[in-house]
Amino acid sequence: MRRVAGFNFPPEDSMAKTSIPKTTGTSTLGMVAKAAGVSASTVSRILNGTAVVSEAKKQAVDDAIAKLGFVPNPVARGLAGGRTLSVGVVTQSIDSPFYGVALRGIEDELDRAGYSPLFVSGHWNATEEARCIDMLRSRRVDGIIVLTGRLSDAALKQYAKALPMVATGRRLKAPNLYTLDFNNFEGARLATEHLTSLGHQRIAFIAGNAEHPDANERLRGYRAGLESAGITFKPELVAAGLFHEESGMLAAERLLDTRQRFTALFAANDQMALGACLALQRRSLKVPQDVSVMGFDDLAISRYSIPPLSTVHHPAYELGQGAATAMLCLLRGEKPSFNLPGPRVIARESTAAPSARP
Amino acid sequence: MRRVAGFNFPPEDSMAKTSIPKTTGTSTLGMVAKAAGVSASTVSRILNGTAVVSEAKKQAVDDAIAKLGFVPNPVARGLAGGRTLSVGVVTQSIDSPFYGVALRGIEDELDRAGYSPLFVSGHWNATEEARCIDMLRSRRVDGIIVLTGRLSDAALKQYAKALPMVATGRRLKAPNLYTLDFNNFEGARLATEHLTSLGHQRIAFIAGNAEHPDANERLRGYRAGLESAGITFKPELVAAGLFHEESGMLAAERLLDTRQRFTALFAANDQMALGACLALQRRSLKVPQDVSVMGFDDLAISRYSIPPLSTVHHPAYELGQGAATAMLCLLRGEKPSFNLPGPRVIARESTAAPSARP
DNA sequence: AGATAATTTGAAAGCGCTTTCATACTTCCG
DNA sequence: CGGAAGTATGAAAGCGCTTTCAAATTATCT
Repeated sequence: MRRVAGFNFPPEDSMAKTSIPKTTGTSTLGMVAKAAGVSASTVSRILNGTAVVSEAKKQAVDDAIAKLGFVPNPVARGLAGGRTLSVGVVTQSIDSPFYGVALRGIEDELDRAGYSPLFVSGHWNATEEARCIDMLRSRRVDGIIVLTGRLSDAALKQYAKALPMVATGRRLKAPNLYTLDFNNFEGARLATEHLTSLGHQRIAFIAGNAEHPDANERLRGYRAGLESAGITFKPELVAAGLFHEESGMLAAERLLDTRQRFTALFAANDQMALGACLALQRRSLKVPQDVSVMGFDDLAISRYSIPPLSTVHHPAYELGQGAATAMLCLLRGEKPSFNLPGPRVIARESTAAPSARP
Repeated sequence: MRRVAGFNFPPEDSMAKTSIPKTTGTSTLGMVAKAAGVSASTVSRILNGTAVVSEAKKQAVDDAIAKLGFVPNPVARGLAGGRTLSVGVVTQSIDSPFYGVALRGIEDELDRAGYSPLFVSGHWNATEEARCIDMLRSRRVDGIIVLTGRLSDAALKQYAKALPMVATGRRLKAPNLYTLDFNNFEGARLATEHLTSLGHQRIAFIAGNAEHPDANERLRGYRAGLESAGITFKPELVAAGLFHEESGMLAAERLLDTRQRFTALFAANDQMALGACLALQRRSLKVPQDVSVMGFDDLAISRYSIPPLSTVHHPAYELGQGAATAMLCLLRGEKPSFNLPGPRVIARESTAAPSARP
């Protein structure tokens, strides 16, 4: 239903009413045991399903739990050697537009299973990531999910000896370790193909940070895409960026400064593509009439850029979900198996066939 | 130094090398005590500075700690009634572009003091937020920061009786509770003033979610700005949005559909402003030539939109930092006092004087 | 039926740390 | 120099839960 223009003026008290919070952590397992006339061990067993308990006692305990509003104390559980029902998540920057979506996927999925995530930021720095992991372990998390980052594969495998680990952005096989990787190569190849199939021959590329594995895969994909269209790769058409807007803008400027001709520009992520669009616009080059621009990741914002950005959809939410699901499997002692959706080109309005002129 | 276009091809192994992780949680306070030839109590006292300990023993303990690489176990600390050195943070959506920055501020500031944040999402829902808080409390966090949200003031005060609370987006006085609020009214007034001083007379407004206190303040600011320029407020020039791009786009379309004349458009946040820009562009209206557009928040991306968006800077990072600092004060039993930077108009390229025609 | 195996259940010992409480040991002062 | 007043330290009792371990109960088999 289409709403008419006009604003609904807020009611006097628009704040949602909240019931008075009940105090948490008031009753203990011991109190439940006493109330139900059983021992603490029995209550614990019922809570954890660790052993069979007679139906009668189970009923009594359940009643007592309900009556006392008992909620087990995760801290005590953690100490007692049991699980803390929390999993550590090493992300790189808590406010990353791309990984933020993955965090949401993790949060949703973990929540469904009663686990809670502990987010920490590694800032793309192996040493910091290691500190984060040590911290998480000291907090007795049951497992750790590492979103890409710079830790060595060896370090990851080592950690996996101590507790379940799930990592993204790599492909590794090791006990107690599961990895999910998006096919960046194929995504970039597809993007390039999209451009070549539109008729572009001179396609510039703004690469990502060379220390970033994804960046190299995307570069490879670009080269492969070029190659399969019979276009020879020209290093002069590649400029390095740092995966953020500013660097994309600067890279585009450098490319333009070389006076190289190109009718399309493919950036290794949306943020750089957006920065590049601005650089293009500043030089009075129209997107897509003068230059087609293609991004990678499909950030939420890219749909609303001007013009809406053509890009490669990267299923960040599913990646997070998958990582969490895999962790849950590992925690249950099962073998995870998860299929991440493959890359998919989203053609919007920043790409078009090259015009006759430029 | 300006780098030339061209890509540095990655070295064979571009992954940062990581030293083999040392196992955490290996040594305990008891082991330190034994190694130093003192009692556990003494070690604890030294760790917490709870009592005076002779210099000799302190030295011995410090040596033992260093030798064993001992790190206190936060879980055990938490259980023993001590603090957990963690503070809960109720945000509304872990991937919000605006609050994400605030989270970073919190994280940085807390980290500096050895505390770690526990982020949970309340999804703008009082019930969920209450659940989050209960969960945080069961995890024995030392304090809780609530980023805006929908909890009632009464609920917040109630929680503050049990543990230190800091909340943003409101102005409340209560023991053990500190609030920081950004002056949304003044920000919106300033933005409107920016537009009127440019010569705009017909300024449309895209409001935020009416259940959101900030939205109403911004609407008030818009009205005040209009008024002080002697322009009468016209409800028909106000359209409701939901604080995201899509809703901004739709609201702008509705405004356009009414055939109302306006030379400027002020949206209650950047996301809606960006959506509105797209709507304008789709109708072949140029920003700022045909319509000036003003946002609110100064998201990182707004600097790179086309054209770069004029907006009101909202110091999200400082807000997060301030909230964390205030929490740290509360935790030390001090009285926090923090001054958030005031609103500031950032004039970029989406606003200009109205052209003669439209 | 008698004995052995299988099944519930509770007592008690921690998990690693903080915190009384009591005990040695100083220091101070009339 | 004897006792009041402090001080530094350790023993021990938890925090709230899990997990042996062994006792008590019930099922199973020759």
